[in-house]
Amino acid sequence: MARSPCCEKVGLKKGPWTPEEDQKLLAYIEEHGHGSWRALPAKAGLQRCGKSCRLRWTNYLRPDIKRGKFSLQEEQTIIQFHALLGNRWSAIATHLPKRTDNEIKNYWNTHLKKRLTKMGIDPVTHKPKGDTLSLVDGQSKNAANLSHITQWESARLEAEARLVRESKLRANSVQHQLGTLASAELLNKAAATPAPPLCLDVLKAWQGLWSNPLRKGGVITGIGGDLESPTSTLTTYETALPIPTIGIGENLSTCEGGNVKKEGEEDWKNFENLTHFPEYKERMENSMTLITSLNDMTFSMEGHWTPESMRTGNGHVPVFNFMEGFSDHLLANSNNPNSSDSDGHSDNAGGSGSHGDYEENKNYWNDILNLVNSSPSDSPLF
DNA sequence: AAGACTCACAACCGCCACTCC
DNA sequence: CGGAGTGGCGGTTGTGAGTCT
Repeated sequence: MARSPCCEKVGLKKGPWTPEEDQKLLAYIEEHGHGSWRALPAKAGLQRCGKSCRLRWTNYLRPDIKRGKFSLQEEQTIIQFHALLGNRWSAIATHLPKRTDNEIKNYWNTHLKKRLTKMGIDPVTHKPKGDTLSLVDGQSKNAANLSHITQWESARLEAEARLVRESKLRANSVQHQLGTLASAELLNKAAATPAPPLCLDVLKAWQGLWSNPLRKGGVITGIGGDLESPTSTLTTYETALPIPTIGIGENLSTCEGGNVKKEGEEDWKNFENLTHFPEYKERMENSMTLITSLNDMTFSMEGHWTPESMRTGNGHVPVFNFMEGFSDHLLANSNNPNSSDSDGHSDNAGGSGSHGDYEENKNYWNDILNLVNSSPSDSPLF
């Protein structure tokens, strides 16, 4: 479709804004509101296109934006939400009060991306570099699209909804299975056996959905299911997800600058607040228990999650593998500003990830869940 | 001291989705 | 229903400041 440009290109000023222009724009918007951005420049006496005015306002002049150095917590929030959302800067920005998407994007590109790279972590996949996957067919980027945490997040959400729907039918069953899964012995058995062990209906749902978040309804087939290649887009799942709008965050603490707890166990207490939806709460507890169990199983199950299975999306998705190393590095570095690139050097530069600090892995996992759960209910995430 | 280089950030561009007519 | 207008988003570029040689 042929489109007219948003504004006449001829005669319009480009480049950096002058204080005078800022003042004009500010004064006009304060008095009249921005109204139509297209019409604004003429009314405000600016030789700029409306788009430029809008950008200047939203990224710089708006009174409710914070400027200056990002705090450590903000950095952590960005990294963790980037792991969840990818380059969806506007969505990430909603979790960082007073920060603009442009600012976050710039900060990511100029600071955080480099820092992760130095730490030996692929900033695209959030996986340790040198990961087997990265070495196969040079498809790490494609794999990133396939396996991005976006899918993980959508899977989480859809699994939650599914859990609610199924709760009445399967409450007893799940309760029994959870008890079974809690057994370390069976966990080991599960790890040693490719065939789905006990209680894997939810587990499979998790894995399968994570691999194919766009599947709507129906029974989760999990391993071996018909998994298309999801192409890393939240736009799609946002509209497809049958998530009840109960807004977990409404009853939980707000993000508050990305405050991240480090005590994993405490995170479960948040679900105590879901008093209006006891079944939902119960299911969330169950699923979270499973997640923790899965997390613990990560290393022993690695052998079954091959790069091939990753690419083909056959259900064996190393959901937790990517956390390995990343969480360790991230937490170690984020808790130690001196090791960040603020001094230009990372102590962990070039590392390929530590080998199995379960607790930190769990903490990282909880951090992300905590962030998600504490997100505003009107977040575009949901 | 000056040119080359790097870095950080503001701003631009093109595309897309939504809304209105 | 389809086209036009508009705003929003993410990728990319431009530019100025700082650092290095």
